[in-house]
Parts: sequence; C-alpha cells; structure tokens
Amino acid sequence: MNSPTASLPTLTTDIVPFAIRGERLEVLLARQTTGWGLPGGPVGVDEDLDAAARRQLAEQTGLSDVYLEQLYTFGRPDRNPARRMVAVAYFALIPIASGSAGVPAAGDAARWAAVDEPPPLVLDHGEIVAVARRRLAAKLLYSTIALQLMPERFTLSELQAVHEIILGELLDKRNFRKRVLAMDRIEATGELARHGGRRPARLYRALHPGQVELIK
Amino acid sequence: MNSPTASLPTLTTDIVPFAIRGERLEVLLARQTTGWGLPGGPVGVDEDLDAAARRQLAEQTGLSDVYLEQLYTFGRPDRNPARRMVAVAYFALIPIASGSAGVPAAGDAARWAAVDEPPPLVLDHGEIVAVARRRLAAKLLYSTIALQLMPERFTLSELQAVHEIILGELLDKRNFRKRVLAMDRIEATGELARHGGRRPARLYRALHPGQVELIK
DNA sequence: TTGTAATAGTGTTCAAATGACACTAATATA
DNA sequence: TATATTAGTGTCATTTGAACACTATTACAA
Repeated sequence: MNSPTASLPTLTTDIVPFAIRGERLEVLLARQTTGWGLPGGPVGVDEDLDAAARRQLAEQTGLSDVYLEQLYTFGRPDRNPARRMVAVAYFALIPIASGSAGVPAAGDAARWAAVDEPPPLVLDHGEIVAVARRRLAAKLLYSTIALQLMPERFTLSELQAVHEIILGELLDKRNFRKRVLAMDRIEATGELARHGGRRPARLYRALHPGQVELIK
Repeated sequence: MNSPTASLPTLTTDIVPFAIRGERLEVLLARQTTGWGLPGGPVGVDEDLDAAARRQLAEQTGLSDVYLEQLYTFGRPDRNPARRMVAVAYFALIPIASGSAGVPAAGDAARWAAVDEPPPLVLDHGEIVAVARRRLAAKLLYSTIALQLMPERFTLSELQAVHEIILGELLDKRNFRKRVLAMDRIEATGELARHGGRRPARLYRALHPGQVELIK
C-alpha cells in the first residue's frame, strides 16, 4: 500500500438522499466506475465532515440546501476489498418537487431508485441504505422529520401519504390529523390547493422550516 | 477537489466509559500528555472500528468485555488545533463492581470523574461526554440498556437507583417495578441479598445478558 | 342544470397505558 | 423486645391511543 499516510484508513462520506417520488420512497444514486452507489467520496484534509457530505452531494447530484443528518460510521476492514476505507454515512431528505423544478439529477451520472427494489449497489451501500431507512422510519414517530420531505406548502393528505409510504402501512385519517395538528408545528396558510375534479384541500406550512424537533 | 490519495485526516476512536459508582454516574478518564481526556487513539490501518475502541479501552484502562456502542463521529476541522483528527466516539457501560474486583483503573494513568462535575478535558472531550450522557438517558426509557450497568445479580432497588441517577429524578417504586417486570427481560434468581439491618431483597438477573433490546 | 365521481374534512367512544398514592413485611441491632 | 431500615405490594383516576362513518366541496360529464 503506497498511500502517503500508510498507517491511516481513507476517510469518506456516503450520503443516502431520500425523496418521495410518485408513490414510493426513492434514493438518488451516483454512477461509479464499478456500478451504482451512493454519492460520496473522500473527505478533504481540512474539511468538516458535514461540509464534505454537502459538497459531494452537490457535486454529484446537483442537490443543495437539503436536510442532512449523520447516520453511522461504517468501518469494517473488508467493506472495500481494494483499499481500507471508513465511511461516515449521512442521509439527506429532499423535498417533493413542487411543480416545475424537480430534482436536478445530473444527466446519466445519477439516477433514482426505489428503496424497496434497489439495484445491486457497490460495496456495502445496500446495507447503508437499509440502516438509513430504518432510522428514517423510527424518527417519523417522534419528530417532525417528515416535514423535510415536504414542499413549502402541502396538504394534510399529502403529509399523511408520506408517512404511509415510509412506514409501509395505512393510517387513520382522523387520528393522523389530530396527532400532527396537536404537535403544533405546522399552520394553515389560508390558501387552497386546487387539483381539479374534487374538493380543494387547505395548504399548510412548517412553522420552523429546516428544524427537526423531537416531540414529547 | 481532493483526490483519495491526498493527505488524509487522522482517524481515531474515543470511548466514554460510564459506570455507576457510589451514588453518581462517573466516567473513566485516561491521562494524556496535555491533561485528562477520554481513552482512545488512532485506528490501525486494517483494524475494525469497534475492535479499535475495544483495544484502546483495554490498553488504557484494563477494561474488557464491556458493552460498547457507537455514538457519533466528531470531525470539526478545528477540534484539534495541532493536527486534523476525526474521532469515531463510542460509549461503554461498565457493570457496578460487585464485591471484590472493582474496576482495574490502571494506576494513575486513569481516573474516574463524576459526569456532573467533570474536570477540564482535552479537545472536545467534554462535548463528547455530554452527547454520550444524553444518549444514555434517552435509551433508558425504551431499552434494556440499564442492565449493562448492573452486576450479574442485582436487586430491584439497585436497578431503580441506577435509573434515578442517570435520569436525575426520583421514580415511584411501585410503578418502576411494574414497568421493568412487564418488560419480561429479568427474572428472580430465588436468592436474597443480605445487607444487614434490614429486610433482605430478592436478587434478579438479566434473561439475555449482553443484549440490549428495544422495548415496545 | 343536475348528477356523479373524487377527495377533504370532522367527533365520539372504548380500551389500554400511565401516574399518583400508603401501608405492611422482614431483617439486624440496640 | 422495641426500633430503625429497607423490601414489597394494589387500586383508582386520568390520559392516551385506536377504532370507526358520514357530510362537504369541487370539476366534469351527461
């Protein structure tokens, strides 16, 4: 091994970028030399870990200004047969594309994949996705993390659908509304969402966008 | 852009070894050149992260076979002014010394300190201890993690005292017993603990020692 | 204009879990 | 044998959580 710091593992970040697309929870993958994997890569020698994750996500997928949370550090010596690498894993939550923009998935260097039917991923990235998914589902129940997946304005039905997709089960509409409104972390904007052919829904917004708060 | 073989941050582990001693929650510190800090140090180039934490804990404090859990990875570039270091932090839970043995705190290379009145620690180790303490308290409420701090046999009063010390509040004896027995993770051994001058208490043991299970 | 299809929105009731609360039992020692 | 000390136990009220069905509003088609 001829790395300049022979006694040290290479340190990288890997990011699991989640978004709700269509009726599914999906992950944004980045093309790598040996196949599809998570966005990520080496941490600069004077670069903050969070900053490295943000930079790599932006460089490899075009995504910026998203919610990012450190997940776990994966360091099994055999996780990369070629070279010892330790990965500080993060997950990112990307709001549902509201209207035009959508996610700027840079050409064919990136692609979305359903979390439930993922393609084979390089190294242990499949395991990292699974850990991230469990963490996300667990946090739904006692935090406002789901709001990070929503656009700036959203209906309660949309918010409920996001919960149902991540948890993989249907929720009772009345109980769900009681619960999220009792949290007191969203407010009605007074506007209505028109979607044609049906009753319009009230639009809500997060009271503290960008913040994830623990409930109870 | 940083190439993978450019200079790399040094990767270390730091361990927060908790134990209940006397009526307090304490942390075991290791003497370092610049003062007191957490046990830990550089990860070997082909060494697993968990294994590195275990090794360093054993080398620096003599402790082995303890519960170890990855906490968080601290990587602010300025956390060590001398050299860029990224620390994968763990916490360890050391059972209450039952009887003779006690903790083999290797001479004056190690010392215990109360978590609530810690001495000044090197680098950001004070912050790491605080994060670990919060995580420990949070996990008390929905897991069997407290059992890792107990000796093989213990009374319910002792277990309650451990909870009270970590949570920093008094608990109702009847409700506490109802709750821990309903978890169905400990069993009475049939033996009694004699302590002189008072009614003897039944001794219990963990049904699945070494395992930390989530409840509900 | 009226009917229909589609989604939005709203309370109550029962069961389960939680939290507050006080006395008797068993031992060692004075 | 009296006292001090800790162990051990049950009930009731409140809160929380889960199940459950109908009316309201719109766009569009007939």
